[in-house]
Amino acid sequence: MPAALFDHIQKFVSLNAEDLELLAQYITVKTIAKKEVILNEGQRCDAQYFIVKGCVRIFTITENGTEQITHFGIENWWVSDYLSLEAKSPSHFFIQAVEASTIVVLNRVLQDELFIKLPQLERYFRMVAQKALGASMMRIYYLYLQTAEERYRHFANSFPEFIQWIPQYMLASYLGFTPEFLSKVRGKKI
Amino acid sequence: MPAALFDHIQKFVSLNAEDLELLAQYITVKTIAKKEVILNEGQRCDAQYFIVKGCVRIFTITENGTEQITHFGIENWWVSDYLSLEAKSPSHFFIQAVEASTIVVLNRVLQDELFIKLPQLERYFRMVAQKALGASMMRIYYLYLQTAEERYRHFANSFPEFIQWIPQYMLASYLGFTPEFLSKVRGKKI
DNA sequence: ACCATTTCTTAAACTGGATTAAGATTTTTC
DNA sequence: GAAAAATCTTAATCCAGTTTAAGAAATGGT
Repeated sequence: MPAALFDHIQKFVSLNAEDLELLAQYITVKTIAKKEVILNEGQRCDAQYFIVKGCVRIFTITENGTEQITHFGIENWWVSDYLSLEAKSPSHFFIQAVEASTIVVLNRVLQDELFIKLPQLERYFRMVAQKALGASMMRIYYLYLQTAEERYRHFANSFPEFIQWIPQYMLASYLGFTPEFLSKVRGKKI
Repeated sequence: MPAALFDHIQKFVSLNAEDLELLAQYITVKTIAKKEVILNEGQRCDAQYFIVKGCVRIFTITENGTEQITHFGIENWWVSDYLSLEAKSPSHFFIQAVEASTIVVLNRVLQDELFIKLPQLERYFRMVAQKALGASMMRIYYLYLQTAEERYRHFANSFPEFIQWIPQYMLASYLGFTPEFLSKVRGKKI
């Protein structure tokens, strides 16, 4: 089991060596290539993914054929299409590696079996989900309160390294404006 | 314990009579008046609220003094400021009754004690949180993909009764545009 | 029932950010 | 290391939704 996941779990619940060995049997560690797709739009999402190393983007294709990024999955975060996962409905999203990445896959059915053997993990995943919900509420808060330019400056302050290497057009998409507008804002003095 | 909460829990986990009696000791049922505030901006949110009857809104005051509604809490939903709850940080939000309502209050500290006695409830709240996360992802999806007019029509189709009685200016705020624009859209033929 | 407050509508002028188009630069591939 | 592909920039024009302003209608308290 990757150290990053081990550390993340220990921050919320404590598992002994035996528990960890059991958990290791239920997860799959995968390395995925840049641009490799791990969930396709229209397909049922049947797993949660923990980003050990790298980065994924969650996006959809709009009516006019452009990509709209709605979420990024960064290191030490779980990502999934939680609607598709719970309702067993076809996903609205693609999940794709932005760069070569290492992820942990936890299948929904296996997760349910695992919870019977390690009920402490219900607590871990409850806390992970509630933390993500808090982040999502703040995401919506900022989408409502900030202008496009403010969103860029706020994001750039919050994730200065991230905006260094991410393609600008992906950043623009995620922030909800065009690459041309991002260029304009970056070109401004001050 | 209100029947609505009992029914909601049973949809996810099963509790026996004894469990329910125990649970009842940890919750508080409150009736709140129209416009009564249950969480103030700047204050720590230390509970989750289940809406038995009625409706609450989650909002903030913008720089220019207007209210921006970011969420509604409707019947059979849990609401909270999940960031403030987990991080014990001051909330960015007000939570206020839109109409006279009945709610169940579950305090964070009591909830933790309760989980020791009824670990099945970790599962219940995990599922509640994951379902809310799925809804939040779709919320963001639609915020990105729809125009203001599309958001109104989509919301009106999804909650036809709700838009009947909710003040239009609250609906406009929640949908992210001005009451004047809503008036214009509603005035249109077709 | 009546007055005060809250909510809703209409319409003209305005603006933040999109669209369009074209060229410049950087990265990848072979 | 050259060609192809992907990414970024600049600038003119355009438009969805805001702002401003003022009046109309509905609701609520006593």
